[in-house]
Amino acid sequence: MMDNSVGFSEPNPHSACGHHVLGDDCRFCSIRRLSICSALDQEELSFLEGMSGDSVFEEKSTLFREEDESISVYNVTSGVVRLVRSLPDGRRQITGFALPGDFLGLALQKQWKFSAEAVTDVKACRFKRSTFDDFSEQKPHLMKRMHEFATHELSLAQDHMVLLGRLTAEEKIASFLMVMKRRWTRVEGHELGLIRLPMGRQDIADYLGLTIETVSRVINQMQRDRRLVIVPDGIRFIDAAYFEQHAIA
Amino acid sequence: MMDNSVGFSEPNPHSACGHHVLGDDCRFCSIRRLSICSALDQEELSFLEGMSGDSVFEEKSTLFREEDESISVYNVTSGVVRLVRSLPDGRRQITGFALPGDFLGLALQKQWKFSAEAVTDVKACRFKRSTFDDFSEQKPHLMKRMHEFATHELSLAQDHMVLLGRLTAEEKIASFLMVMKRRWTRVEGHELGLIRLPMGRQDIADYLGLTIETVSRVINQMQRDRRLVIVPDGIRFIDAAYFEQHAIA
DNA sequence: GCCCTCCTTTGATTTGCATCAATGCTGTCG
DNA sequence: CGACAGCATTGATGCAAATCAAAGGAGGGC
Repeated sequence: MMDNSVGFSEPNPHSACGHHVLGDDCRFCSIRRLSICSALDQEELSFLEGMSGDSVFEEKSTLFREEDESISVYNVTSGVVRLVRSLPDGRRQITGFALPGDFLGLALQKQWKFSAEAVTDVKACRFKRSTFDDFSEQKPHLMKRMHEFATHELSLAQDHMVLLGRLTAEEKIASFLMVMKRRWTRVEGHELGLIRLPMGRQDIADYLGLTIETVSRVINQMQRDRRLVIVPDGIRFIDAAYFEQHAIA
Repeated sequence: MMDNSVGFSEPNPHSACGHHVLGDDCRFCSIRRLSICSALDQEELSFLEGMSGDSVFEEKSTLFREEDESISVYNVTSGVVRLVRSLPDGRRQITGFALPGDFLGLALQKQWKFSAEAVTDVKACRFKRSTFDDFSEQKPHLMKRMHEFATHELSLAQDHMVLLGRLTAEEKIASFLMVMKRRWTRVEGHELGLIRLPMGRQDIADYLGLTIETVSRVINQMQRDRRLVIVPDGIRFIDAAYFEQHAIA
């Protein structure tokens, strides 16, 4: 719908990295097509832009904590965020990684139910929750879009439950790599030879319900078996068919 | 808001079990307060009632399969439904149990993403998806209510991920029992000494990412340790403090 | 009542992943 | 450059839960 000319990955007039600098001009937002904003027309976009501001979070910083009140909601525009649930004794489960285009704040509640931590430097479009809620209350198609996002998340959550409850370590890793490949391809707009893994091994472990040692062992075994090569910032598939076969969902 | 006099659990004129017989009269629906319908006013309720029909599914029957088109959506009014994701090789993960008041069909998509199977005899209020979608499209507060349900589900899904990824067998069982206690109390409107477990051990295992043997062993060990007693159709806590302490989330 | 089926329990054994324990690698800062 | 910090890798060992294997109920049909 409407202006679809935003798919460029060349640098645009507004930023050096090829991604939009927010609070700036939604028309040049390279991840708009992926985001909740794609439900909006030009006028609504302008209005929303007026009430947005941009946030920058540096690597390892915290966007918000589980126990915090959710004063703002965010649209990630660049970088990667890990969504974390922690137990009192320090065990943690990463419930997801937010990539550009992902929205944080779907729940219409005052309190966050998870922490969000910047895995890399992160840019996000920020809205005051109360203003955003009022706006979505008046825009049924925005509410619908948020609902679609929520039910999509729910379906992903169910995939993840299958992974956590029923897959072996090898299947977990293979599935994770396939998912990351698919997601990056969608975000970048085209397939890269490389599968970016900006998160550390410990994060992968906490996402898959494994230990760091097991993640390391399995990935390195896959390399020894010539299924993939480990490269800086990620991995590269050698035997794509192997992953197609072992990844579930 | 509006009529809140529906909280009775005494038999009502419409059914012997104290639960509403559907397609009948929403005004007497004992689970309305728990369901999506609580967002509706009298007029909307009447309209919705006109487009609803009631379904009865007997124990072990299938409401719908993962691969089916979702022609109808359901509001469970009595009984328990298991929501299942299956792998090609037969492994399964139960992603949730639907109890009275729970809605099946939040996703605005044509295809189910999971199977639904009656654990007990089940009654449900059925709506034609297309009609229901049209209606919710025109009723922003119904859409909002569905969105609230979806984000609540999402939060429960995250709880479940922590459970599957990071808890021990003992913690999983303790958490499961606490959750069932809470949920039944909400549905029944008052606390029962008994915690109903209408699902079999295999279902509990597939919900918790364990084997049937482990579920059996842990529960029986808890009985030997005088934490609970196993009774027909469920269990009864002896040492409630133990469960408060070991259940997570 | 008795058999048959289905589900649950219990026991013996195995195993996949965790844990414990170094060692290696990379980047950075004095 | 060398030391240190912060991951990642690798190896040795342990253990929780899976698997394999029977044996118990409980309910239903004849």
